[in-house]
Amino acid sequence: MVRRPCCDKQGTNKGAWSAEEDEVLINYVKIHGEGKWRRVAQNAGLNRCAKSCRLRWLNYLRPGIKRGDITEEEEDLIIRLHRLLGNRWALIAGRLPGRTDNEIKNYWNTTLAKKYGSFSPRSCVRKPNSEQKMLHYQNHGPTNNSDRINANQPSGAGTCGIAIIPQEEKHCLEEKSIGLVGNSCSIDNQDLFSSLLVRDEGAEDHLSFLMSIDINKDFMTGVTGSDSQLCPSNRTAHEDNNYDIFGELHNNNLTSSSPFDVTSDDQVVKVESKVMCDQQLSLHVELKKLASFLDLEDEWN
DNA sequence: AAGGTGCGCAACCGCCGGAGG
DNA sequence: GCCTCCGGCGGTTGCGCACCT
Repeated sequence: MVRRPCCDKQGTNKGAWSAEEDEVLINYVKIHGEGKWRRVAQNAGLNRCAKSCRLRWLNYLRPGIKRGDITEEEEDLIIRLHRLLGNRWALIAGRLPGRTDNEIKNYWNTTLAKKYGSFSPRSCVRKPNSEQKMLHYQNHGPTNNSDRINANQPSGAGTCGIAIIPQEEKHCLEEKSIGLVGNSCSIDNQDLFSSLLVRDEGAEDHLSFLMSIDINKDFMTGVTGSDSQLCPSNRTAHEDNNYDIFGELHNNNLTSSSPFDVTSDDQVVKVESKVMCDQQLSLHVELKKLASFLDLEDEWN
């Protein structure tokens, strides 16, 4: 099926908007309201594509748009939301009053991706090929150096995979989380998302409801995994534990403090696998609550 | 001063899903 | 159920500016 283009590209203006065009668009929307952008483009006398008009209005002309100067609080929120939602810029922008998806996307691609890598747990929703790539990482981890390099490219570079965040950066992220929320990292999975759902409570600022998101691998496994991955029947616990959410290969001599350590004893592996599965199912329920809170419930069904 | 390079950001593009006929 | 329109979204491009040599 051939889709009709959103407008006749021939003869329409492209590129930067002039002040006059902005004024025309503002005046038209003031009188006629938003929507029906094709008609806006035609009737307002703007020689612009309908989508171009919509984009210009939504991103720059709409009242209440904040420009530039992303605060530290906003940056933290972007980072956390991105960790949770991936490249769902519109959703992230929805939690940042006055900010647009385009601005946040640009900010991420130009600033934050360099700082923190491009890890995006749910960024591959729309692209099966990317999902396969992600699955490849989850199943096999990075296979060689080039994989690692590619996966660490900013998302703007067109890659879509799990970023390999260096240990020191992971540590830095964790430190940042701790600094903002005190002992957040000590919250166990049972309480983690219950605490997330309490908004504006206590002396914390408006970001508090998301401040407690830990980036520990158990949480992220729940975030990135599909339902089937919550109970990975096709994979052994051994395989699961060899690669963490950051795609990094762990040595088999993992630190003994991990509750999910792998041993060569099959019995132990099975028991631990069951424990992990139960915890992750519980986590999944909590995630669903959070998804509901963020208007994402459909995503979890 | 001129050319090269990198970066930030506005804008474009193509795909998708919902609504309505 | 099919088709078209419309709006929304995320990825990508390319322009303009600042900085460097």
